[in-house]
Amino acid sequence: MFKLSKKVEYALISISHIKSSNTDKPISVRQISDKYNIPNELLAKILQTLSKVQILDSIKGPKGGYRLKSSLKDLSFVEFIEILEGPFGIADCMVDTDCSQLLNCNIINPMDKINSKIYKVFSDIKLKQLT
Amino acid sequence: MFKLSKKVEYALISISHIKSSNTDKPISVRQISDKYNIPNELLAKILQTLSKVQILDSIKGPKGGYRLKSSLKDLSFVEFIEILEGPFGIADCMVDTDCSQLLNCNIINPMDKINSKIYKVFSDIKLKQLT
DNA sequence: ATATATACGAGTTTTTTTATCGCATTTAAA
DNA sequence: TTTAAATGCGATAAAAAAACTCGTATATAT
Ligand code: SF4
Ligand code: SF4
Repeated sequence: MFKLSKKVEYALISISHIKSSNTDKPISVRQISDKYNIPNELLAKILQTLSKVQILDSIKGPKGGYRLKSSLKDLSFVEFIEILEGPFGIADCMVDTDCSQLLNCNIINPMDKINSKIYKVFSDIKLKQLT
Repeated sequence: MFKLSKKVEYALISISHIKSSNTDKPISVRQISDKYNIPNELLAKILQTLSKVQILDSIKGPKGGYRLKSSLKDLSFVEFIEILEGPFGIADCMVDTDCSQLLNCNIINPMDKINSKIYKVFSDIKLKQLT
């Protein structure tokens, strides 16, 4: 409960790794998955996602891999999470999902306040700070 | 990802309900599970837990049910969560669980900072505010 | 006595998360 | 121009966590 997903962690690890590698040569999925002990195919998908949303540049073919997108604007952590996991919310009624308690719910107001607080924490954190 | 569990929500709904009922008569599991559309047996377990940790008083037999424990001190939300869900942490390495990335993890420091921030939000919120 | 309630451990089902597979496409290098 | 190394992508499977059920015991008001 209340855990960051591995997807998010793997993505952060990768971005951080690519950033700190200080090279123009693309970094392959294999290099990262080997070093950090991440399932290769899974990581591949995640980096594909990051490439689709303009966080990474992908280079195909041998010696290919990923580079940080130079034009990358600084995303907030919550935006980053939503790219990988969909809409953010600490309870079902705060995202799309419906909830059997919604009709009579007597805690939705406080829940909503908590949600805002957590959302704010994650908005104030920027991707660049994390990597 | 990053959702409060139903367990926590059901517990909050129940405490809130009992509190706002403004009566000395014990409230049965059935009353709550009916009103809020919560599986009865599941809610029973949750209230048993709350009774064991001195949040609720249980009264057995016909006309029995639960009352708020009069001596209840104001718990923080994080303490409340930990009663129901065990140790709090936004990543495996921050609780007991081990993590395949721990050895080379390049994001553990920022993760730890985020964890502290979220922990603080949940410490600053008191159960009484929520119900 | 009986019916209504909590107590509690064990077990099941469902949902979510994590991981794998198979095949296609691209492209650098031999 | 052939080959091998890499990404792209949809489908599927396995594992873990969350949600829920069941069976049996115990207490108590009527
Ligand atoms: S806050 Fe209430 S309505 Fe929203 S998800 Fe939780 S129980 Fe359902
Ligand atoms: S922060 Fe690093 S070590 Fe901790 S759980 Fe995440 S990946 Fe594992």
